[in-house]
Amino acid sequence: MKHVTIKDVAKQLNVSISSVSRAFNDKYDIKKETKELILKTAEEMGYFPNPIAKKLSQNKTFNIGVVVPEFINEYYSEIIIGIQEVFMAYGYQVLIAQSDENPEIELKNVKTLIHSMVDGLIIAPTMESTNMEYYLKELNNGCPIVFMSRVKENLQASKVLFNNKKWAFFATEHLIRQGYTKIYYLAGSKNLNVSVDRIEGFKRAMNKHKIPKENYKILETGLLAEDGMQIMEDLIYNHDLPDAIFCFNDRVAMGVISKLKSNAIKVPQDIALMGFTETRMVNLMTPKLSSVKQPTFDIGKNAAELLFKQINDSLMEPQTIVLNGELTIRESSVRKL
Amino acid sequence: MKHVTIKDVAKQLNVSISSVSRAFNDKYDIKKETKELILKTAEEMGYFPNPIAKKLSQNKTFNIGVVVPEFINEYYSEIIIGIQEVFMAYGYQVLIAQSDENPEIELKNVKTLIHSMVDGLIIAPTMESTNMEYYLKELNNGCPIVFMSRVKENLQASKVLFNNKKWAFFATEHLIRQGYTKIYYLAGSKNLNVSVDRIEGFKRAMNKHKIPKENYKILETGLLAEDGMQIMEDLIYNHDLPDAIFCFNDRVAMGVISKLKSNAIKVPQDIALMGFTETRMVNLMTPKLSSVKQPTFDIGKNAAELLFKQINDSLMEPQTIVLNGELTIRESSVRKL
DNA sequence: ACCGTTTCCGGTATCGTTTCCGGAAAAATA
DNA sequence: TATTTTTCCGGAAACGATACCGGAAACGGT
Repeated sequence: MKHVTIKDVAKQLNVSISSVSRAFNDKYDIKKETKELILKTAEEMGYFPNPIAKKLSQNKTFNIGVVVPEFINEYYSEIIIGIQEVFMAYGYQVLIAQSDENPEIELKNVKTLIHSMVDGLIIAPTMESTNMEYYLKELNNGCPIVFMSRVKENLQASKVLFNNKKWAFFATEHLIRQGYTKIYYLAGSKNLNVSVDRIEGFKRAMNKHKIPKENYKILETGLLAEDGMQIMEDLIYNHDLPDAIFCFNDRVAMGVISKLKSNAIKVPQDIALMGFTETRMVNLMTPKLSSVKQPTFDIGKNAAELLFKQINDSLMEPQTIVLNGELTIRESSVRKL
Repeated sequence: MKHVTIKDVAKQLNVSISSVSRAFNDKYDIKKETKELILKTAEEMGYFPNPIAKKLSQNKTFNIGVVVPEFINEYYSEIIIGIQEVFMAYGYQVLIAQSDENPEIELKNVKTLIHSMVDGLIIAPTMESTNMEYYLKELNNGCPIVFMSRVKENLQASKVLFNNKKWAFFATEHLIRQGYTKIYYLAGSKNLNVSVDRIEGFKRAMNKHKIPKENYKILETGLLAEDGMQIMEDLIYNHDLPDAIFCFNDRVAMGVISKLKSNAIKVPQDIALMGFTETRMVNLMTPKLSSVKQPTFDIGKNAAELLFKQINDSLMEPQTIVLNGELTIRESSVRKL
């Protein structure tokens, strides 16, 4: 597959390389007719500017890198789609890498992407604190980076966050208002900032409504359905059951539901349930799961726009965007009389 | 962020550019000590070869493109991970594009990727037949392409397929052997080859076991949970219920389960259920869903290896790999006495 | 008729590599 | 010692584009 080059077009028309280049870059310094002629014959010859050469001569790759912890679940997939939408419109390619929730792979991914000369990076770290120093070093070195999701609010960098505190608070308060008084929170992993924030929101709701300490528990779990099943097994075994459970995410909630069902414990009659980071399955479960929806597309879009700005203005001040969600009440958390 | 170039390293050591290049490319024509010296000082100076320049001079991008219908569901996500694993090891970047199940976007994606000079493509078409002529033209033009999943077996190109006929047959036969005699198949969309193949497998099982035609139905549906719900609603409304349902995929099955539950129809006591293209949720559903697991990682890996071969051997004969799956029987399809 | 602008275009350097070619030095052979 | 072979290295030409510079027309105003 021999590619037609700018030279071939120039030779064909007996014009200079420069003219062909100018015709394609839509600049001044070229007569309308020649430009059209050039574009027409180029089209006929099947010529298009070689992006690699363009990248080299302009010292830009028009690539940006995205590093996410995983994209098996819809959450990051949707974020990626949001990012792609924005950057494709700007003529950029988006390189995606997934870290498999492993900070070492994450660091390797970032290094690979930087070595492959991306013009900028969007990173959703697996956990904060592990690789942050390295990323901030690169950032200060002039490599544009935008962070998403799992980073602290006081991080000196541009970032897009979800207001976990607030929405965990709302979700918890909803349970309280339904009349549940013994509420457990399955809190994910304490290594995650989002976890800490949601715990904070949970506690705040408890305090506001003056629920005594002995009436609630915060239990560390993982992020997976299996983790939800595991902890429910323990609780059932210990006869330590609340009347409502707030889960770190929908996957954990699914694990909980499954375990409860197999023990003939009814949701929400015996135990109410609330998820988080809504998935598309909430309506397919029985009972339908109440949950907090995160604006995944918007997280992606905002991160992309932020990065684009940063690429084109190296002096830009770090900017933080905090997005809100949506609490949808479904069957799993509604008190049945 | 000024990059160190090969020239800087050469000047520093008073050697030629060529020598530095040779040191990095591990070729002959260079003394061991000089090579080591060069590599050492390059390391110290923070030099690494500019990939863009390398691409230009070698006329290779070391990028491959992957086009999938979507990656919201685990199926293609897992395939992509398989592809990435292989190609990252070979030092390639993987560019991912998703077509949103839309043939026009798909064509646009492919064109964009070809224009961005990928060394090869892996395509999982949204439906066959729409854009195939274009892809085959590019293939014959010398652009290495491997197809996945939704293409016909007689397509003149390298491809990785799942044996839909066989596994649909097994799944159906299992239902028959459980003693179900009135079995409906919710068949996905007839525009999809996989659909046609699975129908074939379904029919074959019916014929083998001499189930009379009036005892089974093949109903066209979509690919989504909503489609499953819709069709169940119709069937329930028309009092046209079988004693077992085989679903095109797990999502449709989830829709079916959900609709059945809300109508107090029990699975599997009243109606048994079988899914396909197993998702990670099968064990979280009640009842646990029987399904056929596709070897997603292997599909990805095989496609990648096939493409890699094709890239490095332009004369390679088109090769077809047909993979097998795994039928796991769970609660939803086991006859309760 | 002269000159200054504008408009358009070609030549050339540059981006950072790889690769080919040829030559010098070192080693092997006669 | 003379000659051949091998080993190693530098120079220069690609790769395909863009950016800058300056020159040649064309044009209009005095």
